[in-house]
Amino acid sequence: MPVRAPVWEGGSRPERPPTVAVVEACTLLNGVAPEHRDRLVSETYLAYAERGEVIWFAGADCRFAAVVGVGFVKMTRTTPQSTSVTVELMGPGQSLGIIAAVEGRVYPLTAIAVTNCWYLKVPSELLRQVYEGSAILRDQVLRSMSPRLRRAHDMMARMSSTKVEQRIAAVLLLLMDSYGVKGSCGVTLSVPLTRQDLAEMAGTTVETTIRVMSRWTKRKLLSAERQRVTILDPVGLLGTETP
Amino acid sequence: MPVRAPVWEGGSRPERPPTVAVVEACTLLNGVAPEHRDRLVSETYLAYAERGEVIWFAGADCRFAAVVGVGFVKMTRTTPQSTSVTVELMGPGQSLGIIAAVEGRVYPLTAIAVTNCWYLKVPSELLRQVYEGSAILRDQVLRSMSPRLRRAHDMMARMSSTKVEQRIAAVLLLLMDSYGVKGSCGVTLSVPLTRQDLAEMAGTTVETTIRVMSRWTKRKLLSAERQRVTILDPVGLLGTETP
DNA sequence: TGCGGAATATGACGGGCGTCATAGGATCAT
DNA sequence: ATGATCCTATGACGCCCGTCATATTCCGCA
Repeated sequence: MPVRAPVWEGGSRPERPPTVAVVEACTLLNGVAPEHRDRLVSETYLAYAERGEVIWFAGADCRFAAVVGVGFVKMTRTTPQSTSVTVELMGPGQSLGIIAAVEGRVYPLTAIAVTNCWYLKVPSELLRQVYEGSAILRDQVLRSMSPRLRRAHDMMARMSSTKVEQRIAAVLLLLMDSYGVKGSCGVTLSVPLTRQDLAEMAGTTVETTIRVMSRWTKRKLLSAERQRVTILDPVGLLGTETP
Repeated sequence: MPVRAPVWEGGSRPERPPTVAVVEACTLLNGVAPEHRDRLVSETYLAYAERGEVIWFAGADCRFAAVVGVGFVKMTRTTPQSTSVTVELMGPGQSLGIIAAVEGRVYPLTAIAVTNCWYLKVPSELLRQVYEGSAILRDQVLRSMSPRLRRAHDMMARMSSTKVEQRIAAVLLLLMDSYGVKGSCGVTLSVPLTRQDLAEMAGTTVETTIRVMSRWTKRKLLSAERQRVTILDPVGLLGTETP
């Protein structure tokens, strides 16, 4: 269970991180040759997004890729029924839009800030040049794809249950794996997600999500306050359907 | 809409294809240097699987990757509730287990023959050697990942609807995109899938799938016989929820 | 301090879908 | 032919969950 960052503090504006730190913290980008790294530091620029702000829309031309410095970004897709679904959640050090930038395509997903956050804008053209010239970067990109695909398949499998309890449990457990911080009792999610956010990932409604989580809280399976969830009994969450 | 193969004929045992043809038809493998191709032809071997036969189990050590020659293979995952869900469907020319073989990991998904089929077994060790030595292959693998990820995200978004009609419609339309063969009226799926298979992809039950599809048949949105589906009105399938 | 909006919480109602049961039709085996 | 088996089909019942409505609490901001 990787601990990515301390649990998110409050809703205030986080401090602006130095560009170099963001590049270095990025698993994809660190490891490229110094010449490339220099360009990635000098020819990119940090941007700030408020919670809820759209970083880019699905279908738009890919002008830049992004690297999350501080905060969290959700990648969503709008279904034909005009409900939006979150398919991925990106935290510090993770990058978005890399494939679209390299392949010169439109963004396949909409990127929205879940928290106030700082992110690095990497112009598509720059990224493409570095990508062509750096076997290491190409290798890193490839290496980063397989776990993403695996997680996607994992979620598909869990989401195909029509029982909402299981879907919400699946979302929480998946988030725990990626963004859980082990505390004195239980694992706390380092991402400040509202019930609405969780509902969007589980493909259900806010009300149901609240109901289910309230039930779990009463049964001591988790403890939840405003935008903060601590999972007390992971196996209990999955096992709620044993008759 | 790519036409991959003629519509599947009957349930008899298909003819054994030559190894060379399978390698050549494989989008991943064709394009590698002649020396590598020679090894891929001489050091691999064809295998046969009956409909329903398990090619490998998720979690097993990856001894070989596979290339589908004739027939179709479904990649499934078993949920904690011991229901299996199909997350991908592989047809002629497509390969499975490549990543697991190259990275030397266990298979993440179970592979099951949906039809009687012939497939090429590529020993992990051989594939790894070719992979290391062939930048072209590495590039192809990378290139093949992004559409898979995109499709997975697409399905996740569509599957997160709790309305079963929409999920089944999503499955059918996705299958149409990948395996549809345009006929005189409508598009026929070249894969012989039972209602059970479709239900497994949509994450629902056989009965509901049958009910929904019967309804659609009556409304002339599709025509379905035993293991053969022809989609007559694609937009109608998605638009069934307009009140 | 007070106000407004967002987030959390809870109830009532109705429809959709899972579950169980039954049955007919198609294909293949002996 | 004739079962055996799989696939398709349809009905009855019950409950989960989406929808609408209404509080209540919490945070930010004037």
